[in-house]
Amino acid sequence: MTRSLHHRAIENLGTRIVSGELPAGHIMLAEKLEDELSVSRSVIREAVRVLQSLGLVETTKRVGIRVLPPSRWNPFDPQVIRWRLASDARGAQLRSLAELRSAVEPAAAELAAQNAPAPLRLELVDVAHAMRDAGNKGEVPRFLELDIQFHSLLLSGSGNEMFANLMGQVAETLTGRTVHGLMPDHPHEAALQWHVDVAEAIARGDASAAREASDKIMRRTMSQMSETWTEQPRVFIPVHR
Amino acid sequence: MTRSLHHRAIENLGTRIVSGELPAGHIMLAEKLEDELSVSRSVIREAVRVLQSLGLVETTKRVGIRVLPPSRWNPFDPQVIRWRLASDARGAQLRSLAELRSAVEPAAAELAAQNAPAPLRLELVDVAHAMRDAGNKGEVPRFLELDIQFHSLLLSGSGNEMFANLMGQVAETLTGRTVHGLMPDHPHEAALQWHVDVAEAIARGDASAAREASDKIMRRTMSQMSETWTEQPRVFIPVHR
DNA sequence: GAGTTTTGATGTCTGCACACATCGGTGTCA
DNA sequence: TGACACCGATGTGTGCAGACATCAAAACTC
Repeated sequence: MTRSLHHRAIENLGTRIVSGELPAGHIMLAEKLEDELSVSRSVIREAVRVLQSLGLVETTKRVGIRVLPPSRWNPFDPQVIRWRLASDARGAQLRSLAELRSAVEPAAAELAAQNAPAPLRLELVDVAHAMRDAGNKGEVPRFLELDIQFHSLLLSGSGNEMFANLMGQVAETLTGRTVHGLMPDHPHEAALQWHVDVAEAIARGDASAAREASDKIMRRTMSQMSETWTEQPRVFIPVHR
Repeated sequence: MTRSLHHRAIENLGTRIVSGELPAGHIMLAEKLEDELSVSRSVIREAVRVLQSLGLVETTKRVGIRVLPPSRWNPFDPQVIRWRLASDARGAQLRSLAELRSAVEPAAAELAAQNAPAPLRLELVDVAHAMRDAGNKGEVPRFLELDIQFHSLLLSGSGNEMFANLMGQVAETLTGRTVHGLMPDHPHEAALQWHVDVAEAIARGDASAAREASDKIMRRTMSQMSETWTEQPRVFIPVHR
């Protein structure tokens, strides 16, 4: 199952740039890329255009295609995130996503309590209960699935399309947690109850209670994960101008 | 100062899609676009590739270039945001950004208090004081400039590249506020002090105080703006699968 | 209605002309 | 002689035109 050629070119170059194999400032020539990847100019040009829109490269006449520093990359682009998760920066990317998530979810819970459509509220309660059951029984795969569904519903119910868009990335962090063995066999009982609390608060439209319970979940999650991150270097993006 | 042709093609199509002039499901043919925009095939193809990576269109053989629904768009892409701000959905976009910002900034303040480099902390304090002065004197343009700089420094100081990347969009919401006449001539005195509180808490590494003060600012900002948004329809992105 | 053929649009490749930033040589002036 | 401004050569991206390949929708056959 191989996508189009230009898609493969994007993958190839994107992966190598994000991994650091092609460092910032490195200059590539379109012609070189043609025979390196054994594709035609049009394929390279289309790929470069996409990478350009992601902030990974810039083109200059008479110079070539220049790799840009990480501070110029679009950190919200799903492809960039995927490439970073597949690179040495996986830990830093997971931390960034977790921090974003822990900031957004309580806000999303608050908004969902105010705005979510009724059916979504009911589904959220159902999922929270099913989640608690699966957690208590130690059914880890089913628990993970329900966990992802719960948080997806929560973000979606906020009615903020940016929050909702984080669903995909959230799934990554949750599954990534299990891969790293950060998920206990039996999820914390209090945490399970907090999920139910969030759902029920949203169901009855209690915004501050929803935020509060969601905040508890996030604080616990962050403190769980923060231990493994202390060695990840932080990058400070300079404020331009 | 006109950018490259493909850039203009991206602008043209992106604007028309986001504005709704080209609705979801609408099908375009590359050949039609060529003479409509009076450019060659390669220009159209490169533009379509970029729009594809933004989730605005998809291409299907034997069918053409299909416009995708808003739920498929990447809501974090700066171009998409800019196009939405220029469309009828400007209000909804500003609300989304403000909600995101009010969720992220207190978290960023907390992180900055823990991680920001020393020079940045000092600069933050300076800016906060200058901001208070400018605000008390009613120097609105200078205040706005400092306001943007303050929040940029804050997000940058978090050491989370996703937070830092929101700087540009934040500037939009702040300037957008003045355009909409939502900015009083004399900023609220308490709010000015809260900015100083945030900066000083970060300077002395008091994470919870920094979050608290930042949260006050955000809550006040949100309550100020929320009145003008009540009529903006919310869009709920369905959770796929 | 299942399988096959036709068809039409995107996907890929190539040769060419042009724009233009960079570099190096040339000329001028002190 | 040396410093500096000018200017043309060179190389690389940008844009154009046309050909063929591919492949899935649609039409057709049985």
